[in-house]
Amino acid sequence: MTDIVRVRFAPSPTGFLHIGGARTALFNMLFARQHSGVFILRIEDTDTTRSTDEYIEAIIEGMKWLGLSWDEGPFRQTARFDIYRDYADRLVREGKAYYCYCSAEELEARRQEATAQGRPIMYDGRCRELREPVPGIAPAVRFRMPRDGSTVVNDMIKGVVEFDNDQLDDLIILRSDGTPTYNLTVVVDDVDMKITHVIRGDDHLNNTPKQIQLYKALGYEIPAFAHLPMILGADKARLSKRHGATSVTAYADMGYLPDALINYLVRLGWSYGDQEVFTREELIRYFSFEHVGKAAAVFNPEKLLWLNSQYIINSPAEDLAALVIPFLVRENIIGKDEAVDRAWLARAVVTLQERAKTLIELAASLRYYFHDPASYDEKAAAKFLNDKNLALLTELHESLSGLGDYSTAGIEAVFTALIEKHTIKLGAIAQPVRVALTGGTVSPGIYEVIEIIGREATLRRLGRAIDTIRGTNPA
RNA sequence: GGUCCCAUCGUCUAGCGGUCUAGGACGUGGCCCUCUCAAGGCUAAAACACGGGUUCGAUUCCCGUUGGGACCGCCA
Repeated sequence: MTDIVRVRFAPSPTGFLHIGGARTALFNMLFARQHSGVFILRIEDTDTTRSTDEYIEAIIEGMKWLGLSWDEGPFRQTARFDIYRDYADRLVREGKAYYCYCSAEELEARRQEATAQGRPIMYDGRCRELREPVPGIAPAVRFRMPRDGSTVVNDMIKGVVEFDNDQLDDLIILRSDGTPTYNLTVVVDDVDMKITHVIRGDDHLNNTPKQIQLYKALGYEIPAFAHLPMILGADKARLSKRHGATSVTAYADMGYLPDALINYLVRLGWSYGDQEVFTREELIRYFSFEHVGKAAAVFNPEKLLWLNSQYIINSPAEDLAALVIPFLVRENIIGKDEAVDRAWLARAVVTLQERAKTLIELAASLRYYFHDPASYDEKAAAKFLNDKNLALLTELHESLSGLGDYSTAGIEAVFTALIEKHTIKLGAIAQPVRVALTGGTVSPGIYEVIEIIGREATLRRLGRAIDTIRGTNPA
């Protein structure tokens, strides 16, 4: 019971769920599932000026879309302010924290000065030994950091990291308005929620010794830590908006599959030999911090795109058919509430799934299955819809209208007969037909296209192409 | 500026002292397949940052240099 794994993902709702956060959440979840532990979602919204309910919703939505399911929560820290205050009071009472009357402006000025003079940027501790309160000023509460010795972080990824205590700042744990700050809440909650493993980005590594001192001051056991390397943009700077899409929902909108994103994210920093593609079950089974790298990783959209195409290829067509419908609406291929024959759509998807890298591409390429070409690609029409092919198209129109077995096999037989009769190559007839049916020169196999479009539409489109040729070249 | 982390092909990575003339994947080039486009198959170019040690032997261990990154907030 005491050693059941309990982990948490603790985003602050000051933005959407982004790529880095999603990966942190993922590693937490994998670790929890692997150990049959508990995965907790905790919203760190103590910065009330920047946190919004909309972002909380967006984060939850992003996690759900990715299939990152938590067992407890979401807990909100704003609902727990009393608890943090009690802990802060206790620390003050025990002399482990003290009131600081320096104003934010003064502090900022001192920081500026320190920067200008090239001095270490740290609180100078001037309120540390203050005996009497300063009247008329609401104080903040600072943690009294030990000045001697060192603090060791034993990290599951980085190994043993040692910090000299005199480098640790006396951090503010309670603002002058009485609200708690991150370093206090994170420790109090991790203790309170019995977190056994703190898995987070390595941007927190430098905070860890301070938090460890807080654990010690409070008299609590220190959890295990795992600091994941950062995700970088192409310029090696920390991934941010200016590198393009970074929010999880943006990828949903761009037609990515959640499993593809998960697979990409997990391989950013973690590996299992040479394997690139994993099922969720494999991820849970194979995941290990031993194979999480220490170095930051550059986010590579091309590889994600490739993975997405792999997941599209390997998804059941029925699933893709359901997923692509919103995108068909968005591409104005179908109406918002238009009924679609799912079975037929699935058959159309089968022909396209190895050709589309995203659901958007899939939707767009589905267009000619729904609609007659609005126009012909100019070059394609010039090359293929001409007198030379008029007889061929006319003949095909005839054969197809009289065809008894309107199936891929039956259609193929028609083409075979045609090319044998005229001793031509298949391409000589397939390309003109492709232009007639789709308006362009690119499509799946021509028999499949003819079969899925259906006899009626096929004949109509062939007829229209024939008319076009006759119209362009009046005999 | 201080502290901390990191360093294998352009990118993600395998490698946990000899198996490395360094493997896989994305991307890129070529070839094959072929009704177009894909998918698929084959193939090519492409990396151990540098300098010292340790060792019979370093990509692998240690130190330094260089280069990246993170943190240093009454943000998280």
